[in-house]
Amino acid sequence: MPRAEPSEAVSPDTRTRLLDAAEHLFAENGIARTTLRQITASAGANLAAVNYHFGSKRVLLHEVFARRIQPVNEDRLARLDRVERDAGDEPPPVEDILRAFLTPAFLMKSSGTRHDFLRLMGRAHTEPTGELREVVFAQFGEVVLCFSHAIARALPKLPPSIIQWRLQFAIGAMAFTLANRDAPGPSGPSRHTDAETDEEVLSTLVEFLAAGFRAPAGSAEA
Amino acid sequence: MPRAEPSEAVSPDTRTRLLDAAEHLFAENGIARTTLRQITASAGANLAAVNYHFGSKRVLLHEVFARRIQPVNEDRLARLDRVERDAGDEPPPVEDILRAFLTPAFLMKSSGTRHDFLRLMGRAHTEPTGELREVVFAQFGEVVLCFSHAIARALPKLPPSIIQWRLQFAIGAMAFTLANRDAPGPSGPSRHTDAETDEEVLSTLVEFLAAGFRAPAGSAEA
DNA sequence: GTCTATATCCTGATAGAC
DNA sequence: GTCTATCAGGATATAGAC
Repeated sequence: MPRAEPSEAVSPDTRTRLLDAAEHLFAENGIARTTLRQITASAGANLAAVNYHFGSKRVLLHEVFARRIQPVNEDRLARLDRVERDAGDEPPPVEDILRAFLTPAFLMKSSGTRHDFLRLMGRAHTEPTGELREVVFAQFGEVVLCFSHAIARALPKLPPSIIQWRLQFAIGAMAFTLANRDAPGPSGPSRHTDAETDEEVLSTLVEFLAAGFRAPAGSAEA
Repeated sequence: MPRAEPSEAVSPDTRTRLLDAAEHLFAENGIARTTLRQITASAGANLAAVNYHFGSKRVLLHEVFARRIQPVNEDRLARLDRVERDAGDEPPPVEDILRAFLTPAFLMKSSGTRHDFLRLMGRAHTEPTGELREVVFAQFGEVVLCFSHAIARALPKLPPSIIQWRLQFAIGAMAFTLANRDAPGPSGPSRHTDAETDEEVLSTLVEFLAAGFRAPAGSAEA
């Protein structure tokens, strides 16, 4: 019987090892720059394995995302539901709505300890793979719609178009932050700062975005 | 004498046509997916032209950015300077600081009418080209530092680490918005909304971010 | 400076033995 | 299911005529 902990050489099925390796390499080096040879080598599998198990690199890419995104989005909607139920008649505070949206992406306690997918998730909103955008946004768009409605209820004075834009800004801030966690380069704010936990960063982001959403519309018109 | 307007077939030097074509294609299809063949064909030049004028694809890429980034960053610092001078003794409002940072990227009146570079600029913060990040952030990091100091003066109660993070969020919102202007897919908020001008989007972003920066630190601690 | 033609390499994908 | 060996295509880059 193999050991239970999910370390490297413990070898679940080849299929799973390929997914893990691809997830890691996609996050680390970007999707376009990652080759099947790197993936199979890192997974301890043969070059032909990708084609046997998935048929093509693109299908592999889709599977990498499908494996993680669905739980995250379900978690988002479940948290939103709970936040709205807990609030009773009143609409819940924006902080809670935003936290319901952001927490699943930041924490990812579900399915796997590693945080490779966090950066990959940031990449998903970011890379111009065309193909990928459709897959990601297919499920994502529906979730965004639910949250924009929730925010509209919480902030009834905001025009819908403003809410759409602010959500866009929020997603951008989230994606950029996720994509740059542990990334090299001077973009990460904390090189000298003591390392923040994910929860602290999340709280910092929530309070920033919540204040942005609460801004009265039109306060900075030209 | 050729016509003055910068339309397609008017042909400045081959070198400039190559830069323009590369800028356009990089913005449209991403950097990794753009080939030298596409660039030279689009520029009406020969495949060998890139190598003759630039030596390699990477140098071409760097030149594409260097041509635009420096003016943008100089513009940012100049606007920041003016904002701070106009404010006299008091620190200027955050809105003005943010606007000084964002306007040059959003408007780009300087050097060229086309807005291809706007999306490319979004991509620059986004694509994991490794190589590119260094080039971009080399100058960019200095500019960010100036603005973070300006914000620290405007909002003296904020701890520096919080300012760093909020700047990170702001850059993410900016980059994401720039990268997705005119992009396909459901990520753009305005499919049914009437088309906003760049100035309107800019104002919407400024008021959102300013409110975020003004949020008291620690208001959303866990 | 610009072209044609080509060298060299690496990619994703496949055929077929085991 | 996994391997070896290889294909066909496209990438960057270069050599050398004009």
